[in-house]
Parts: sequence; structure tokens; C-alpha cells
Amino acid sequence: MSVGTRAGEGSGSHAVPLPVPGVSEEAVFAPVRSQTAFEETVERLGTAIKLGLLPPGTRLPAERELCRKLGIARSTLRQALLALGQTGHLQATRGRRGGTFVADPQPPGELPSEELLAQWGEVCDSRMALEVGIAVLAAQRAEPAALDALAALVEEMDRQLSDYGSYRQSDVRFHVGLAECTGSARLIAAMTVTQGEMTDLISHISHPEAVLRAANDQHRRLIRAIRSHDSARAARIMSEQVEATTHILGGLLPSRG
Amino acid sequence: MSVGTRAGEGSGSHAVPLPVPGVSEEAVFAPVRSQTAFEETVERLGTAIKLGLLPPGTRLPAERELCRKLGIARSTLRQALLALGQTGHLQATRGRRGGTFVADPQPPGELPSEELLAQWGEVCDSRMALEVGIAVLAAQRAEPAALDALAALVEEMDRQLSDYGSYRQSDVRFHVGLAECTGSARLIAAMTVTQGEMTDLISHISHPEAVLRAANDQHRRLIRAIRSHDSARAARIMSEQVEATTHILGGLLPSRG
DNA sequence: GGCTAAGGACGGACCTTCAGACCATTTCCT
DNA sequence: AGGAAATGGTCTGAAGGTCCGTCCTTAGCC
Repeated sequence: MSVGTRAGEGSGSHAVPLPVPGVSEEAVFAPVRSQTAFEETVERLGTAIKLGLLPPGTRLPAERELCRKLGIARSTLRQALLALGQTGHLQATRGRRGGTFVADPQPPGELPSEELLAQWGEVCDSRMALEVGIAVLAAQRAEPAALDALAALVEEMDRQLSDYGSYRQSDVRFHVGLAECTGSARLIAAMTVTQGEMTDLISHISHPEAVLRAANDQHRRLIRAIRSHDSARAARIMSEQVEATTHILGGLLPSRG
Repeated sequence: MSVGTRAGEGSGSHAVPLPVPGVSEEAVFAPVRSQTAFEETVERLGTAIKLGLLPPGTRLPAERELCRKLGIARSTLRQALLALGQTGHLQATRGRRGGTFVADPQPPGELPSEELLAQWGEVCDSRMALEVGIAVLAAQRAEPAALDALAALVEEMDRQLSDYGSYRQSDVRFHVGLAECTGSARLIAAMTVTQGEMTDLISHISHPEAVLRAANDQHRRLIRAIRSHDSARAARIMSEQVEATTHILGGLLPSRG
């Protein structure tokens, strides 16, 4: 590989040594995958629907308004809506008071793609970094009112231990709600993406009530830590919980790459 | 806003309450920014050059090879290389043994864009989440050899306190090196992006030696914490350091959005 | 002198996206 | 009843980005 070759010594203005050479260069020259507007739209809306952020029955904004919000042409948006309609996630009605609605019931979830399975380690690592960081920020900033809402959600989840579909949906709301406590749009977006990937990975494996109950107890402790602005404890609790999920996945999926 | 309207009650299979309604919907319908391959390439290479990941004098892979690595057409790659050549970041030589080289000296840095300045709070938040999460993961996984290299880098930085350009370059390598300790390509990529944004924000403000010395002491403590696998302490140290930078920026930039 | 490896330039095919106009359907209001 | 309004559905042409292949130019090596 010819990367990293230094040229002639004529200039030599910078003589900084390279402590970990050749590793980050791989990242610099990694493939550029530019998603099209169509693909990104399908992914965004599809993820929001699968995560339950847009519950069944929800009415989307009118096409002419939505394409403005998304910053794309209406024809491009319609391609995305058509695709999500053909997969059974959306359903459209014409006429005044018509609109595009999240289908009810939703189509059954699909198995995770080969591509995602190959990256499951990366997904868990990203999740670890994101969730722990958000826990720290939330401990510094969360408003009591928001924490009350999250605490109520945890109580709700205690009543959903036997229905994983409902539990997982609330779980997503919990984690996204935590991201909202930071007030950072980027972190919220990153969390929805990460939760979407996690959902694809874990939705088809078994979830005994005992496991869910233990996880929800962690949620409770996490909220207490955040409430008392104990960011160190919040970080520890969150990292333990993410680690637990990672280990469960590790036992059921092919060895990590 | 018509978002979130529930449709008729006919189905009602899911009755999950919405604890924090209407907030994440803003994220779902946020503008879709589909970067072109050209733009993404310019950004990737430009950031790597500005961060010193590709030091002056470095020879890039040949165009025909690089476009394969990046997964784009050669004509698209050439657009990017041409753009970076016109800004003075790259310089090309023809003939056998020719190639495209990182210019030496580099052109002077530009002031941060309006767009980035408006988002400085978001940038610092993302950085906080990423760095803290990486600190935790690094504390769990870092190999002694990699930590030795980072420690040597810290010593080097102690000798660069009077030359902010060199110091900052080493600082970037330190943080990217930390990301490399996690072994996650995604986290490495995210760190380079974040460091690129931070560089744009902080490179034009004053950096007294005392501040740099204090920051480097934090680096030293961070390595000790990681070496002893004390992820809680690593997280605390990292969050304090990011917070310090954020506060410095906060005092010099317009109020946060 | 010829071979080789590199950057430089060009043109056409293909796909995505955009912008706008127009059609079809349903409901509300007068 | 009839028109206005709001919605999804359809079509077309223009514009731009990307790809692919081909050829040219330059410079060093054998």
C-alpha cells in the first residue's frame, strides 16, 4: 500500500511523529456511500414507523407540506411513500380529509439484513458510545418534568413485560426521550437511527419476562441517578445495560467481525 | 401542525401513551440533506488534510486506485481533487512517479462558516456524547501497546505548548487514537468528523500555554484511568475536559441556539 | 527508443431529482 | 345542488450528477 509515503525532505516544516500510523488512513479512504434522497426518505420514515414513533393510524402531513419540510421534490417524496405503501407500512386515502396514514396493523417485521448482521458489533459499539454520552448529558441537564414523564413510561413498561412488542416500543420511547433531555437534535436523530438498527437485530430473539424486568429496574435506577445529577453513576448504569444487551446478542449471532 | 393526529378508533390494537409527544416528530420530518459523492469526497479528504491525518507531503493513492477504494467514478474523484487543488490543499505532479500530494505548506485556515457557528452547541453536545462513550469503551478494551503510544503522544504535546498548530494536530491524533482503541470503524469516522468541526471552531481563538498544559494533564490522567480499566473515572475526566472546551467556546461565540 | 505509470480531458449513456401543471376524488360550505 | 377546497395520483421536460470508456500528455525507468 502506497498510502502514507512521505515525499522529499525539502520542506520539513512539520515533524510530528505518527503514534498510531496507518490505521486512521483506512477510515479516510473508506468507501463513500452517498444515499439518494429517495433512499434516505424511505429509511427515515420507515424507521420512525417501525420504532413506533409514528404509531399506527397516525396521519402524515400532506404531501405538498411534507416535501417542503423534508426539502425534497414532491415526486421524490411520492416515490418513498409509494415504496412504503407497497411494503404495507403506509396507506393513502384520497379526497378532502384524505391523507397518508400509518397502516394498522403493521406488516410483520423482516429478518435483519445480511449487511446489518455483519455489522452488529459496530452497531453495539456505536450504541454504547451514544447511550453513555447521552446519559451523562442528561444527568447534567434533564428537567424534572421530563424525568417524570420517563418515570411514568417505566411504570407503563412494568405492565408490558408479557408483550414484547409493546415493551420494545416503550423502550424505544424511553431511550429517545432520554436523548430529548439533552436538547440536541443531532443526538436525537442519532438515537433514532441506532434504535432502529437495534430493533432490527433484537426483535426476532426471545425476551423472557425476567430479562425485561431486570432491564426495567435498570431504567428506574438510571432515572434516579439522572435526577440527582450523578452523571458518573448514570454512565455506569447505562454502560452495564448496553453491555447486557450486547452479550445477549453475542450469544445468538455469528462471531463478531 | 397536523402531525400526530390519530385516525379513527376502529382498530385500537396499540394503546401506548405518548410520554413526550410531538418532540421527536420534528426530528423525523427534519430536512433530508443528501450529499453528493463529490461533496462527501471533498469533505472527507479536506477534513483529513486539515486535521493532519494526511500530513503535508503525503502522497495520495493513484487516482485509478483511489476511486476504487472510495467506490466512486474516477471523473467524480477528479472533481474533488481539482477542488482541493484549487483551494491549495493538494498539488498534482504528472508522469511516472508522479501523483497527488498534500501541499506543503498548507493554505491558511478559513474562518468557520456561518452554518457551523450557528450549530456550535450541537457540535459540542455531539462531541461530549462521543468522547465520553469512547472513553468508556477504551477503558474496557484498550491494549497496553496502544496506550503507550498515546502516552508518548502526550509527552510530545508537552513540548508543543508554545506552538498551537502542532499541539492541536497532536491533540487530534490523541482523540482519534482513543477512538481507534475501541476498534470501531464507525466511532473512528465519527471522531474525525467531530474533530474537524471542532478544529474549525477553535482554531482561530487564543490558546494560552496554561490552558494547554492543564488540558494535557487531563490527558495524562485519562490514560491512567483507562489503563486501570476505570471506565467511570475515564468518563468523568473526559466529560470535564469537553466541558472546559465548551465553556471556553461559550464565552467567545454568540449565545447558543 | 520504447515501456510504463501516472495525471488530464472528453463525450455519451444513465439515473435521480426537480419543478410545474394537470387530473381524480372526497368533503365541506353556501 | 353546486362550487370551493384539500387531498392523493399522474405526467412531462429540464437539469444535474454519476458512471464508463477512451484517448491524450507527461515523466521516469529499462
